[in-house]
Amino acid sequence: MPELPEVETIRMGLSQLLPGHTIKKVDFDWSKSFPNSDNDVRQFLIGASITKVRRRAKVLIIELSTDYSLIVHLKMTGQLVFASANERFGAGHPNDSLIGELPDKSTRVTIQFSDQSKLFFNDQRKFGWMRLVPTIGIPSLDFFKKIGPEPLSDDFTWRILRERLLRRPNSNIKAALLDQTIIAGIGNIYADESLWGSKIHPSTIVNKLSLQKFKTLHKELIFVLKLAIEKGGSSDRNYVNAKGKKGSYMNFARVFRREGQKCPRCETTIIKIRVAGRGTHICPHCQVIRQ
DNA sequence: CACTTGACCTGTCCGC
DNA sequence: TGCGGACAGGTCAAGT
Repeated sequence: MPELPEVETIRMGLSQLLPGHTIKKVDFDWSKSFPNSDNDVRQFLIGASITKVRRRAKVLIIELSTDYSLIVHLKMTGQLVFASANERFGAGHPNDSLIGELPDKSTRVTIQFSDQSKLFFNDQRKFGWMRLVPTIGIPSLDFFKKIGPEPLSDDFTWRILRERLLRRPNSNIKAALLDQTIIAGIGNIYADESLWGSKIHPSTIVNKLSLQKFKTLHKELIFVLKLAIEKGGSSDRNYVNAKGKKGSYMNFARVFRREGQKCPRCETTIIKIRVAGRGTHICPHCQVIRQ
């Protein structure tokens, strides 16, 4: 589910909600959701308080007062929802129709704080995970060592985008954009949206792209990611933010999940094809493979 | 090597 | 209404 804009939206929410809270109790119903949550590790959590919430790529880093951090990957269907002491989701809650009462059958981990507020880690498909790691060791974890640059950082220039993508010169551009070791945080939605904005066919081989196309793609990528953050992310299926609320980017999407509708640029009917093993949405008129 | 496919899971939707 | 199959925002490992 969540790509960079969704994870960033959750991060901003949790940054307002979590710091200062002290962990009192941790429950989980699916051991793979918390692979190292044996008793010893859980003892490291109890009594720790949260100091800060960061993001790198699609991973959230919840820093604790104990020099340990909880790192969380939401994969396709993960949610992190905070509930204050007396807050009850479901009927009567302002977000009524979005999520029901928590915990529900997709709740994998519940972290209870000393003031009775709770953080729920829900994950329908059970692909996501939460791990406790020493904060100082995070940069040297395999996952973080291999990850590419953050596309919204100030020093991410079009030249860097080009240099990174050219590490997969013979891949199609969509596969390269989805490769987290090339650039961090892009997933299926924003790959399709930025390629449409750049008038690039997703099957185009990277080394066939002109300098101008890299410049345009750079601009479109940043535009789409920033717009998505502004809109609180995309709730195509079950994404919600830290308060259980949906994002509205899907109302602004130009091609993603819009097969059968008109291209907003040229009115050609948008089609859905398969590229890099993923459902891919394009305008067959605007996005053509050039030799 | 570089790229593609299958696996990890549950739930929903679509066609028969 | 029931049932099988395809598909879903991500990432690995295994296969070619």
